[in-house]
Amino acid sequence: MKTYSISEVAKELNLTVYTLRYYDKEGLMPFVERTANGTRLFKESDIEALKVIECLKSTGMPIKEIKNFIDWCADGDSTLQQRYDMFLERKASVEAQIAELQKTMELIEHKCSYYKIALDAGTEDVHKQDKIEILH
Amino acid sequence: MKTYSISEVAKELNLTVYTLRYYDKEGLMPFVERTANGTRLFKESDIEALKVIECLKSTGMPIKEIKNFIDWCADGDSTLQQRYDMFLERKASVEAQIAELQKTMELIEHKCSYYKIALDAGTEDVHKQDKIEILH
DNA sequence: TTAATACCTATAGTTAACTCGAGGTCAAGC
DNA sequence: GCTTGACCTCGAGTTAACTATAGGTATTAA
Repeated sequence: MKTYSISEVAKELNLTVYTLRYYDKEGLMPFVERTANGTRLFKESDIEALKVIECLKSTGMPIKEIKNFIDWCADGDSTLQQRYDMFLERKASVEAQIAELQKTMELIEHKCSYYKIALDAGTEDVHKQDKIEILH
Repeated sequence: MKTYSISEVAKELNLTVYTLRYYDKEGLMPFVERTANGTRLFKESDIEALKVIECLKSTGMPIKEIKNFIDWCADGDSTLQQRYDMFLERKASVEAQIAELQKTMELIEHKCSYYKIALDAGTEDVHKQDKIEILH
C-alpha cells in the first residue's frame, strides 16, 4: 500500500510539517503508523481523515474538541450518538456563521457604495445631509 | 447631548469593559472624549463607530489593520481611496469566507447523513461496502 | 566516505486578543 | 465623614495555535 511522508502530506493539505507534528502531539493523528526508526508513514485514509480534521477546524472547532471526536472514532459504535450530535451541532454552527457573515456583508456593501459616492464627488461632505455620523 | 458610560456601551455591544479599554489602548477609539478626571464619555456616534469596528472584526480583520482605517478616517478626504479599497477587499474576503463555509457545509451534511444511517443500523459496519475509509 | 537532506523529539518562543489584579480617584448615599 | 461602587492606568497573566531551534538519526548522492 502506498504511503506518504510528512512533507508530502503537508504539501497536499497546504499545511506545514510543524503543524502536522503539532496536531500529532495534540492527539489528532493516533492512527498514523511509523517505521522502526520513528518516521511517520501516512496512508491514503490518513490523508482523508486529516481532511475531515481540516473541515472541522474550518468550522472554528478548537483542537481539543476535535481530539474528542478522534477519540470517539477509536471507541467504535458506542460513540455513534455523540458523533452524530457533534456533526448536527457543527451544522448549526456553520449555518449561524454564514448568517452572521451575510449580515456583515450588508454593512460592508453599504460602506462600499458610500465611499464610491464620496470618491466620485472628491469629498465625504457629499454625505453631509445624511444623519450625522463620524465614521462611515 | 446624551452620553454613555463604558459599562453601558459594553452591555449594548456585548463586550466587556476590559475589551473596550483594550480597543482604546490599541488606538481604535481616539474619538471618545473624557471628563476632566479621565472618565470616558461615549456619544451615540461613538457607538455607531464601534459597530463598524465590530463589523470589520467579524470579517476576520486584525485590530492593527482596523486601526489603520481609524487613522485614515481622521485624515479626511485624502484617504478616501484607501478606505474604499479596504471595503472592496473586505467584501471579497467575506465572499470567500462564505464560499468556504458552504463547501465545509457539504462535508458536514454528508457526515450527518452518514451517522444517521449508522445510528439507525446500530453500527458503522453498515457503511462497510463504501470505499474503505477509517474516519467518517 | 563524507556531505546534504529529510526525518525525529523536546522545548522554547511568538502572536493576537483578550483578561485580570493592584492601586488609585471621585461622586453619591447614609 | 465614611463606605460603596464605577471609573481610571499600568502591567502582568492567559490561551490557542502555531512556529522555530537545538540536537540527534537515517538514507541517499557524489
